Amino acid sequence: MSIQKPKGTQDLLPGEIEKWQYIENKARELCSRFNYREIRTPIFENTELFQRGVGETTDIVEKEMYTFIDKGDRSMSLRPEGTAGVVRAYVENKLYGEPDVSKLYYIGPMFRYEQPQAGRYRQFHQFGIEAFGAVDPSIDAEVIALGYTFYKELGLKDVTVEINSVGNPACRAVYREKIQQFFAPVKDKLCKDCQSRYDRNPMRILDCKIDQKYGEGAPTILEYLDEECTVHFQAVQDHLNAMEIPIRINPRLVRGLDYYTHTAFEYKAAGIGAIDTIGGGGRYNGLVGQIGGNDQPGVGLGLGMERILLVLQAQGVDIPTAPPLDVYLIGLGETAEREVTKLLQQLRVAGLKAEKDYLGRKMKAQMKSADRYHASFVAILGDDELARGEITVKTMATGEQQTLSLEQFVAAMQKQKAL
RNA sequence: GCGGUCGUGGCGAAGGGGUUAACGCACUGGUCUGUGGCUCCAGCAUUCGUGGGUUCAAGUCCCAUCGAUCGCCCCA
Repeated sequence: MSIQKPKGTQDLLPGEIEKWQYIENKARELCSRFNYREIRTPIFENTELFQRGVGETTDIVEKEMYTFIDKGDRSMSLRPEGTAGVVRAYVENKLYGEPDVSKLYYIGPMFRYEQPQAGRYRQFHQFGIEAFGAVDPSIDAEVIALGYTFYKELGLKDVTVEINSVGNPACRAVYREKIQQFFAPVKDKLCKDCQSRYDRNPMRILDCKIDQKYGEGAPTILEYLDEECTVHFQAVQDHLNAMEIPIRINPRLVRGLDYYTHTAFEYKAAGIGAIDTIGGGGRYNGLVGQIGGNDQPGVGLGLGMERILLVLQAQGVDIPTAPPLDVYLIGLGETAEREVTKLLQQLRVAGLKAEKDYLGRKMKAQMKSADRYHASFVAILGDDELARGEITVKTMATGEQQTLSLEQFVAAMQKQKAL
């Protein structure tokens, strides 16, 4: 073997790429309806952006970043998620100066240095949205609704929306202490991951599969939300109910990024082996300020493209594929060959999908090729037809043939396609 | 970072130490000197991920390495 693609990356080939294009088109079209506009930011940023934005103690920053020193001796990192870069661009371009809420979306590759498995790659793709400038719970609900609608319109079945409130820094601090108190008596019985979580992010212990038993009866964050947080969380639910988005409250839902406040949510679906999260997001009210902007609230989500594809496949959902060829042109003889080139161009300019042979193959082989392309028509032009100013057109589905004059040919094909 | 399984032609897949590497699909050509989807015939891997070792002999055993895949941690 010579050079192989980097571990955990994939080549998206014709046949597969059509599915991506379909999903991307759906995302763009949906965002347009929800009035979100596209933003494209660099796929690498100063490492510090992610350290500050995503959080120093997150797994992402601690062990999953593709970090390198560039020739100017700067530490750069491939983006491990989309929000930090969009926040940076929002601040740097002073979009907060606009009168309306900034509603943005992105589609693109993200990079995390992890061991690949079903639904997990080192280069993966996310479709995400971010809304800056509003604290109103209706926009939390809108973001959640957009993701849900996206899955639904793609044909995904049985998508669950789990939501929680992770509070604000004040009530979370209180809760954090309560959780530590709760686990203190069993601290040395916890698994080693949880022992370190105990100090760093005790809420995660509740998520641990090994230590489920110790988590029973643990206090939930919802019991410690202050007035503001409770009201906000309730309002988000009310809006979602009004929109008829089915939700499940999961008081143990904790996300892997540090920046969330208030609303946190995940979309789940079966079909990717051990992984069930297909997207997630939340509100991040302190983040813009942390990145250095004048502080503006934000909410957003990120959906994994690969995971959508995997679930679609597991559920046997069909994705529309590219239309077949309209016309396959066969030229026999040198003079006819040149006429074919000319007609091919005319057909294409006229809006038809047309193809010819480039390998000097015999008629029979060309017919087979036309068949493989599922061509609607095969047009045959030999020197004798050419001499008469005619062309033979075969309807592949029925096998019928007719003779057309060369002048009418392109127009006739165009008319057929319109049917 | 750790653990399980796997790595043979364009694809799927036999072969588990003994020397021409099955078979199926696809493809190419012929049967049909200008007509597809059917039939029949022929062709299509100096080579079994890579490197090293054991042996008279290695896809076949051993080690390493790379990759795939599944799982753990965590997430998209």
